[in-house]
Amino acid sequence: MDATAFPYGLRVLVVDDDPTWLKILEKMLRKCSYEVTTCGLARVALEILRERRNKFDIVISDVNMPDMDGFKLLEHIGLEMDLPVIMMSIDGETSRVMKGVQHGACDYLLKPVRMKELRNIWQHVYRKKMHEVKEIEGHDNFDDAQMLRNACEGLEERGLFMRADSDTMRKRKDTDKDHADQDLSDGTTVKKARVVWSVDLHQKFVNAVNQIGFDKVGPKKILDLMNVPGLTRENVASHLQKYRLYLSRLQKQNEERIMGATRQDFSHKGSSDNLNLRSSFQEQPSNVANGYQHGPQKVQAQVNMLDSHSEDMKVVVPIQVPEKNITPVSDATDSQNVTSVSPLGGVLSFERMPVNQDRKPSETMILGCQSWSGNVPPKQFMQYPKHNHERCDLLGDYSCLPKPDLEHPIAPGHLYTTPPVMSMTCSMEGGVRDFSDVKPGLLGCMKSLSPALNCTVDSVSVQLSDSVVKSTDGDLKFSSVEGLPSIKDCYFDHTKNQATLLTSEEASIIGGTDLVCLPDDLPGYQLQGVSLENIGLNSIDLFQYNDAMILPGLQNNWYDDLEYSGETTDYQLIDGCLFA
DNA sequence: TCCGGAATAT
DNA sequence: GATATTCCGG
Repeated sequence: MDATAFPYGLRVLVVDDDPTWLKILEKMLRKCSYEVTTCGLARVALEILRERRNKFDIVISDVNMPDMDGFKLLEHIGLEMDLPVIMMSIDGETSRVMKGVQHGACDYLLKPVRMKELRNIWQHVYRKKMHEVKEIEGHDNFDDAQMLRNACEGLEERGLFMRADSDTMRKRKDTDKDHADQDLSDGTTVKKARVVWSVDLHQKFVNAVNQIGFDKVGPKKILDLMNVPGLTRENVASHLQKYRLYLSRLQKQNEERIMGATRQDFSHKGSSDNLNLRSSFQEQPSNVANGYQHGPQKVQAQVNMLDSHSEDMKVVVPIQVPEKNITPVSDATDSQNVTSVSPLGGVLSFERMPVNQDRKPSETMILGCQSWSGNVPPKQFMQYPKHNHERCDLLGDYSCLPKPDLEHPIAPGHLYTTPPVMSMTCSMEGGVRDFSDVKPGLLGCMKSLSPALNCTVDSVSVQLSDSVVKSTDGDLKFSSVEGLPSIKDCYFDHTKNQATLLTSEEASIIGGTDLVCLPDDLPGYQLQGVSLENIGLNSIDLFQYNDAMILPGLQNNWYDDLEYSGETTDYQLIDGCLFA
């Protein structure tokens, strides 16, 4: 049986003077997951429709009404509201059927009405809308056409049309014939509408989960909170099951990762505009790591995270960067962008003039600090079912970040929190050969960013030569009470003459907050190899992020709306961490 | 009755 | 294979 084309929530007005039929129809329609309003009189129906304009999608009316000829009603509805109307009667006299169709009925049903027929009525609504779109497009009125198309999309977003492409419609028609004798009006063999968890629907789900609290959620509670007509507890339970499975899978992957490799190899592209790297994040049920079991501390953290909305992420991120500390030192970065701390990651950027340029005897170094993207509107991610690829917005340089689930394990027992974003740019005109020059400035910059972060730069010693830039032991290492990261990996983009040093830190870096539990021993990552085999080294970007960074962004972004930058690689990058 | 996990269906 | 529904025991 094909149950691929079921909408729910279709708003149906049923008009029949026979209360028995009215009851039966109502029941059947509700089984189709429609919203049903019943009415025993044609005139009353007309009044209802006039009063509640745009509150109905379709009307089903009996032909024989005592107070008004059903055809008359049909005409009125057609003229005034332009709604699709289905006529029905107990007899199938051809002339009556013809009359109904001539008067504009989109369908004519014979009583007893079959479940199958009722289940298909949404197609009339859909077709009508599509027809209107086409008609207007034909008249070159693009604005109107777009409006209507949007209206159709609106219907889809409401979840009304789950899989309503023409193929499935055709498919349905075929199978309708095959199964015409099943699904009689008693509804005994009726299968439930197959709910497709649209973005909207999932958003509601997530909101409900967040509202309840992840440790207390149950399908029933979620269902109540979601308040979606037609949706059943089973639907929600199923979705919750999947959601949990997804999260635990994520956790497992991350646990495996943290056990294993320290060496990580990220691909990085477009690093030149990495300062425009934007984050996508949203409030998350942040308890993957501990399998939904929370200690008191963690529960609190979770609550905080769950309660926070993307716009309010600063609440969760205790580090505040005083702008006054940033502006004066920054010459090389756009201090206009300095707004507040975003819960993403950080960029350290060392810029150096091309070596083939004339070197001045007195080399200057400009150290800039930049906090990052606090004003970037949060985006949501979604992975829409493959058959319906939505645009995903992997903003700018998201690709330079590691795959969250694969490359960046979450420490078990640690909550995902969102790290501050810091960007530091050191411009070294001429031939700065020793990064130790950077050290004091860098440290100062770090401290100015946040006194809470007690960071030191143990050693910075990246030696540059005209042909090869190699790291020596120790290299760049930040050690911090709070777990400021040290360099973890390096990537060099030949095309851009840029090197990226990736650092990692524990999720709990957030700067002395109670929201997170700090691990007893923070693993200090050492720079594992900097080999910048390019003469024209322009900049070294140090990406500071923490393990939690991606996951809060992506994991809850699960399904959420994600715009797509258009590059498959980007999409795939996040795909792995989406709910799939 | 509700829930979660497993089995089953699409 | 992914995802939704249904079944069933706790």
